[in-house]
Amino acid sequence: MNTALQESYSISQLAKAFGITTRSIRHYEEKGLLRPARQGKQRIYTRGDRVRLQLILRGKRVGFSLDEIAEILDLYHGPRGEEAQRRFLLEKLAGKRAQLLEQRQCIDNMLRELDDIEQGLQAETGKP
Amino acid sequence: MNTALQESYSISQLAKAFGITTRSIRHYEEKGLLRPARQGKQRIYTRGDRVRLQLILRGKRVGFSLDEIAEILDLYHGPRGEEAQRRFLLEKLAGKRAQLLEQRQCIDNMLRELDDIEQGLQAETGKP
DNA sequence: TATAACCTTTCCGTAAAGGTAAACTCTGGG
DNA sequence: CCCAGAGTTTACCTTTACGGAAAGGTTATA
Repeated sequence: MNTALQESYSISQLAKAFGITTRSIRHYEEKGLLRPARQGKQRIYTRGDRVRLQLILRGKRVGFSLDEIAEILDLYHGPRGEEAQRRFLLEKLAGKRAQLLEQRQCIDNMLRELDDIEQGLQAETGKP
Repeated sequence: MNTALQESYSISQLAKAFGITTRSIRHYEEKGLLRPARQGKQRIYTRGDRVRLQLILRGKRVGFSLDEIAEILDLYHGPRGEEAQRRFLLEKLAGKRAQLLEQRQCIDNMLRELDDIEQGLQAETGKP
């Protein structure tokens, strides 16, 4: 029962562990984010795969698309040095931060325009 | 050339006037948001249609989907009194405001998690 | 042996807002 | 009369991240 000690996992074990569906995990594989070993046709996930999945989910939480995550994961294991990898990731993070700030800007604009419309409506009749 | 004085418009005139494509305008029609008259097969837009289009675009700017805009436009011209219409619209606006605030919340969460990740990276090596 | 509980692949569907192409048709000007 | 340009329609394509169903294989256990 102690998942922390296992050295391999089934797809549904991982799904339960992370609170996602097996469909999602297979989807990540279709997109090239995971490449589990097979025992016959069944997928066998190593601890390394588990870590990878964790990274995928973390990437999603901060707003990266699966394609972006794939790029990060791929290049991150490329022929560059650790320092270069770190810088690469920092750049990606900075880009995402800028994008999120822009989105928030946009939402704030929409909120302001909502205010304008409401004020217009309340000016028409005197009733709040 | 003075579009302000026209009493009818072609599809491309409206497209240019609002900086959108004719495809978009036809798309709004497919979705039931516009019902221009026809001269043969060509669409003829009245000033009323122009106003409707303006409302559609304003709705989009504040984050309503085309379906939501259709609902607002339809029900807004239903058998209810002005006061009821006003209240209906105010409710929609309030709902949208709540939704936008939630989205902004989500973005802020992502930004915070980005910060965490960056700090983790900078702790690994001492280099900023 | 049957049944449950896993696992597999394949494929269609969803929302949103159009893009884009193919193939007409109509209209004004020279 | 013919061409160019504008307008028309239908209909499939795109992106994102899966959901869900069909149909079937494998393993374990009662």
